[in-house]
Amino acid sequence: MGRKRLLIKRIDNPCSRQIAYSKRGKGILKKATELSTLCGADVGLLMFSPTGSRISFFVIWTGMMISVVLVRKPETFEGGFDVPLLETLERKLCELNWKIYEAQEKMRSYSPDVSNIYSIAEAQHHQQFVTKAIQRIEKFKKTKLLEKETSPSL
Amino acid sequence: MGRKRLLIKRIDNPCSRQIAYSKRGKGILKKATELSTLCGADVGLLMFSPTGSRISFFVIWTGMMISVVLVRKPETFEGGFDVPLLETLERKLCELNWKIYEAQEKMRSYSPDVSNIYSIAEAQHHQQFVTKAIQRIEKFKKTKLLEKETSPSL
DNA sequence: GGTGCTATATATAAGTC
DNA sequence: TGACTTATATATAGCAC
Repeated sequence: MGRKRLLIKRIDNPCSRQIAYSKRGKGILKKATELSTLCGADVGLLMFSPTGSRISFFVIWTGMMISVVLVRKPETFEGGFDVPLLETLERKLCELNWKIYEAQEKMRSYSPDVSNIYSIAEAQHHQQFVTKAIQRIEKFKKTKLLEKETSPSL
Repeated sequence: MGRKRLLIKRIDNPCSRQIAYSKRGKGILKKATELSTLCGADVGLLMFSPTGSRISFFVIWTGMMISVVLVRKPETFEGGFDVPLLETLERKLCELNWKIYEAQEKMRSYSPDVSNIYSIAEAQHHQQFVTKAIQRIEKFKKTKLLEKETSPSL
């Protein structure tokens, strides 16, 4: 999508590669957010920069996933909510997530050293967290679906 | 990016919403894969369908971080064998990914802690296979494009 | 649910500052 | 790095199967 057609293979020039990462990363982040908003889908996105020299770690957790991963209070959802309340909550959390993201962007310019936090070991930790989050979400959705089936008005 | 400009807010019509999810989901998956290939970045992507039923999520872990797991219904890709080679390759790829997913599901029932399922070594093995398959497909696509360009009738 | 088409909206490569 | 520009490549909305 640029002046020239780009073949999908590793970009040799490190400089160009970093630029491409920066641009495309933002693009994907935007699209993930759009998907979430448009379709009400839970979307999680992790991107680790190839250099690892900067923070390079974006997270966008939307819908219930924010609750699970960012807010880190999955217990809250296990009791079940009425749908309107849940949706309101989700919207609020979405807005909150953007503010967190914006704050992270600001922090980035002030402390370049934070990059070391996100090592591969950290990634594994996050992966475990994600896996568990998936289980909780699936469980919750199943519960919600059962409620819908048994309710005559829905 | 379509016939009409779409405002970024929840799509009211459930049918249109599902279609948008399907189309955009694929788009993001593609872009995430491209980012990983182009920049050598580790990318993780989770998408939960708004309906919460069936397919409901794709996971793509790339690079050295985790692995690539595509979750799809294999039935979707069943069809005649008179399709072009490209589609055949892609279908095979999807079937394989489904098998990986099923294997993981089986393991899940034996292991109480799901996080143990994804050993890095195992993940890398799958990731290499899928990456190579994708490369083959990309190469084939390129060849097909070149054929089109050099052929005056197309 | 999926495919394919076409017109159009978006994303982005390359360049410049 | 980031911001902006421009030309071009891609993604996708709406439609028909």
